[in-house]
Amino acid sequence: MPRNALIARLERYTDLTTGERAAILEAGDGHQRFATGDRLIDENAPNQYLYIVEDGWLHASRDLVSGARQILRLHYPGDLVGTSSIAWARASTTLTALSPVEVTPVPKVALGRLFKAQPRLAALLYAVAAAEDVAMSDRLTSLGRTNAVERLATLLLDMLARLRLSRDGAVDTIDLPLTQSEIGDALGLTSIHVNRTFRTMETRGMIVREGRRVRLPNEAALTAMVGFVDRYETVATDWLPAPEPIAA
Amino acid sequence: MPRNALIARLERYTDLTTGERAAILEAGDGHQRFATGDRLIDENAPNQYLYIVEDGWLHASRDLVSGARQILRLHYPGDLVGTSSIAWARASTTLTALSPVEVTPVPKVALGRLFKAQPRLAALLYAVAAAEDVAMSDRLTSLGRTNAVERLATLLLDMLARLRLSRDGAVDTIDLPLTQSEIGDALGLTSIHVNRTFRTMETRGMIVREGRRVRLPNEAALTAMVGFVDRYETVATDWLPAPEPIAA
DNA sequence: CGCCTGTTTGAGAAGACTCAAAACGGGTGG
DNA sequence: CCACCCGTTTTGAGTCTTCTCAAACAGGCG
Repeated sequence: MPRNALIARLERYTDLTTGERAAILEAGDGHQRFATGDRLIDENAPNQYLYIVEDGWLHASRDLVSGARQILRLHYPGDLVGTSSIAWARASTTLTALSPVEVTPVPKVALGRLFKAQPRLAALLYAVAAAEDVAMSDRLTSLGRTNAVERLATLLLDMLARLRLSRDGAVDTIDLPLTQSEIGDALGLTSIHVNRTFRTMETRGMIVREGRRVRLPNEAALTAMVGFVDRYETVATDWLPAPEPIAA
Repeated sequence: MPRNALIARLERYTDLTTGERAAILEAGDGHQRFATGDRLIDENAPNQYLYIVEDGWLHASRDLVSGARQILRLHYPGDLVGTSSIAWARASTTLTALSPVEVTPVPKVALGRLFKAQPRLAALLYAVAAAEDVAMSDRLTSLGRTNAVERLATLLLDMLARLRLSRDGAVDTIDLPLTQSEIGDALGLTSIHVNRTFRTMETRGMIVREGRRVRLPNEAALTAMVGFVDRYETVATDWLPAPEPIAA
């Protein structure tokens, strides 16, 4: 059976039946590759697809009338991205590749078929969407109520948590694919202030930098400081309905 | 058939079958009433319920280690709230009544049954969740990249759009149930700065105030200034699977 | 009538921003 | 192999928005 990052992600939370795995694979419509910096889809462009991120990093962003930009979230392998186009016929965000990216497009109607054929999978996707909603609430809280050092610490902890989802194991170093300007767009800061914040954190011993590589020597202390909670580790599955009989 | 605000909300987007309406009513488990200021659920408290808001306003908030608070979203009649507890066994936000509130509790497992029995309804709920995700992205962008006047203008426009969902018609006045301190918690500002921002907007003719009542005399201009988009008006339903046969 | 919550105003401080420019580093072409 | 270029990072100086602390004011309620 072909590799599919969404299946791997969901199986982290619960075992899927053969029928459920097959349904995900059937929903996919080929593969697409993008180079670093490519845009998968533009804000406001007509769109009938979701994408399963198979490999690489990308970000979802929004442009303002003022010319500023807000990066809304980072996406990693196993994410189902572009869900905003589920609600409308146009994309509400721009998706940009931060590294070479491979995705599996999923037509919206295929998602509809999947909801009908595999209700338990639908419920699981709803639970994952709820978890991501909470992660977004965390970011909103970070931007609304914390200073630059806390925001950057939160971002680094969040990236670490996500990296551990794909590459299991003891990751304590991040190879940043973002420029300081992009980090600023994610945190609601200017690139200049991001730079100064990095230096502040370095001076205080919160981070160690080697080029674009960042290590958190005392992750526990940072986690306590900002009250970071890993929202990706588990998702409740106790309420899901029974899976469809496989013979179906 | 009893009144149910979620049914009314969903029927704004597409007609429901008798079976679908019945499924929503069956999922509900009684009714609960709360007075202004009551908390429906506390952050981190064990929780196995969602709530359909039947009447009244409430807000979802998060408390920080620093003692600050972030209000994440406002909820109105027709909203399905507490979805964060879908993903875990504990609530991730505190829900507080801003007015006398009436809700219909829905056990998580009942939602699971509903997903199985009425896949089209499940898909519609997923679409509504996607729309709310985009609305949250709007707030994130507002906090990250706009100043106090723009944030307050965006909040007022958003409230107006939501009021129009319940009370159809030409609403151009908001009876604010929030104190300036609460508005600050929603916008990432201090109550003092919220007060000054109100005054600034009044001076510039952007708003007219009569006590806690706010009117937007030139909504079009404000909408253009902040690039506000109403995310609640419509939701795409073209991709939904066919409804279940009613005889089932 | 006094109290409590919420609103309004003032004054000074701080965090983050703007503008400007220098230093760095990786890739390209001669 | 070196010089150059361009994007990125770093540093400096001054400004501005928003915050903090403080206190007066207004309105509803017991």
